[in-house]
Amino acid sequence: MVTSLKLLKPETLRAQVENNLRQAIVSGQLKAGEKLVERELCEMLGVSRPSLREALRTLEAEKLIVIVPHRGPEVAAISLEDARDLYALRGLLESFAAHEFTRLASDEQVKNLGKTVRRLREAGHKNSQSAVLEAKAEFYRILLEGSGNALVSEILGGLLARVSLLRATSLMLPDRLPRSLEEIDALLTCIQNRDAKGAQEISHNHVLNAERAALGVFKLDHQPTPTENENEPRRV
Amino acid sequence: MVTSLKLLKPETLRAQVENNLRQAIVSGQLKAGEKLVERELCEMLGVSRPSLREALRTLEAEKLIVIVPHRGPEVAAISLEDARDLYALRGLLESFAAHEFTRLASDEQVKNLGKTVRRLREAGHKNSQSAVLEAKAEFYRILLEGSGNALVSEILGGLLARVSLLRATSLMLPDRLPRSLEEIDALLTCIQNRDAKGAQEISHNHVLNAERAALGVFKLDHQPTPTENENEPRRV
DNA sequence: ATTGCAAGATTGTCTGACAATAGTATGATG
DNA sequence: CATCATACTATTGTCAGACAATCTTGCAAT
Repeated sequence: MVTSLKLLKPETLRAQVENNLRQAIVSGQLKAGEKLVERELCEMLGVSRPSLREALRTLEAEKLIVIVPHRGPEVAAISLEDARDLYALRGLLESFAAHEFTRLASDEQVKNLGKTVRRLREAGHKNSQSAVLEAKAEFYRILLEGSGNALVSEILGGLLARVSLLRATSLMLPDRLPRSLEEIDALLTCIQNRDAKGAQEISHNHVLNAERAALGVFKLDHQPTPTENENEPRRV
Repeated sequence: MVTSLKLLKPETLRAQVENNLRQAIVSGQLKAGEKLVERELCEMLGVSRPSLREALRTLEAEKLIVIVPHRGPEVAAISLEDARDLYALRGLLESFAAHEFTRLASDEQVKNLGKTVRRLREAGHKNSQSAVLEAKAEFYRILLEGSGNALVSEILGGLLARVSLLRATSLMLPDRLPRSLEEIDALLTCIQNRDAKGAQEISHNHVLNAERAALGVFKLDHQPTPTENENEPRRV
C-alpha cells in the first residue's frame, strides 16, 4: 500500500532555491529594493554559487529582481510609472480572462467559482486577511484555468507576482475591501448569466479601482514629506 | 573632443551568449525542437558551463527553450494550441498598443511611423524579404515606444520572438504580403486621423488575419500525411 | 568640502570533479 | 524473433576552489 505516492517530486535543487526566493519576495520577506549578496544567500539556502546564480537568472527574467552587472542583484522596486503600466496591462488581461471564462467555462467551473466567492465573502466579513488572500488566490486559479488560454494565465500570473511588490495591494486595504467584494459579486453574477461583455467590463473596472486604491497609498508611501529627506530611518 | 563616448558597453560574457543563442533561435538557425547539448554549445561559443547555463536559464524563462530536468535543454516547439493562445494575446496587446499610440504619440512619432510604412511598402513591392523584416521590426519599435507602456512593449516583444518559432510568420508568406501591406496602410491612416478606436480594431483584425495565414501553413506543416510516420528522415 | 587613490568586498568566469539520472546497447529468456 | 532485464555510457546537476575585473568605501591631500 502506497501512502506518499512520491508526490514530493525530487525537485532539482536549483528549482527549490528559485521557489524559496520567489516566495520570500512576493511575501515581502525580502523587501523591494533590498540588496542581495550571493554569498549570504548561498549560506542561508545551503547551496553553491552556481546553483544560486542560475536561480537568480530566472528570477531576473521574471522581473522579480534586478541584476546590474558587477553590482549584484536586488529585489525589484516598482516606480509609479511601472505601477501604472502594470495595472493597465493587468486590466487588459484580467478582463479578457473574465470574458473568456464567461464564454467558455463549464457549468461546474462556474459553480466552483461561485463557491470560492462565497468563501471570499465570508473571509472578508471575518476580516481574516490570510483567508482572504487564500480565497482570492483560489478565485484567480479557477478563473484563469477556465479562461482557456494558458499563455494569458502564465503572463497574468507573473504580473500578479509583480504587483505584490507594491506591498499595498488593494485587498490589504481595509476600507477598500467591502467595495472589492461587491465588485466581485457583480462579476460573478455576470458570469452566471453568461454575459461575457458585462463580465469583461466589470472586471476591467475592478482593476481600475484597485489601481486607484493602490496608487493612492503608493504616493503616500513614497512621497511622505514635501522636502525630500532620504536619510530618514525607515520603520520596518 | 570625444568621439566614441564608450557606447560599446563591454557586455558581460553571459549576456553575449544569451544574445547569440536568442538570435540563433528566432532566426531559425536553431530549429524548434532541436536538442541542445551543453558541452557542444560551450565549445561553439567558447565559454564555460556555468556561463552557458546561466544564459540557458534566462532563455528558458523567456520560453524560447525548454529544459527538462536531467534531459537537458531544447529549442521550444509550439503546438497548435500554443499558437492560438499566442495569437489571441498578441491581438489583444498589439491592438492595445495601436490604440495607445494613436492617443499618445507625438506628431513626429506618427511621421516616423509613416516613413517606415513607406519603406515597408517599397520593400514589399521589391519582394525583398530581408528589407521587409527589417522595416517591420522598425515599425514595431516605433509603435511600441510611442504607445507609452514599457511593460506592454516588453511582453509583446517576447511574444513576437516566440511567434517566430513558428517559422511560417505571415509576412514570409508571399500571397499574404499584399494584404498585410494594405492592412498596415489602413492602420496608418487611422493613426494619422487620431482615430484610436479604429486603429485598435484594424490592428486586431490584422493579427487575426496573420493568425489564419500562419495556422494554415502550420497545419500543413505538422500533419503532412494522413498516416503518421514519425520515422521519416527529416530533411535538414 | 572636493578630489584622488588605495584597500577591501563582490561579482564574473574558469577549471575540474563527482553523483544522479536518462538513453542505449547488450544479453538472456520465452 | 520479440521482449524484457541489465550494464554501460553520455549528459546533466551540483559542488569546491580559484582568480581577474570591477565596484565601493575609507582615508589622505589639496
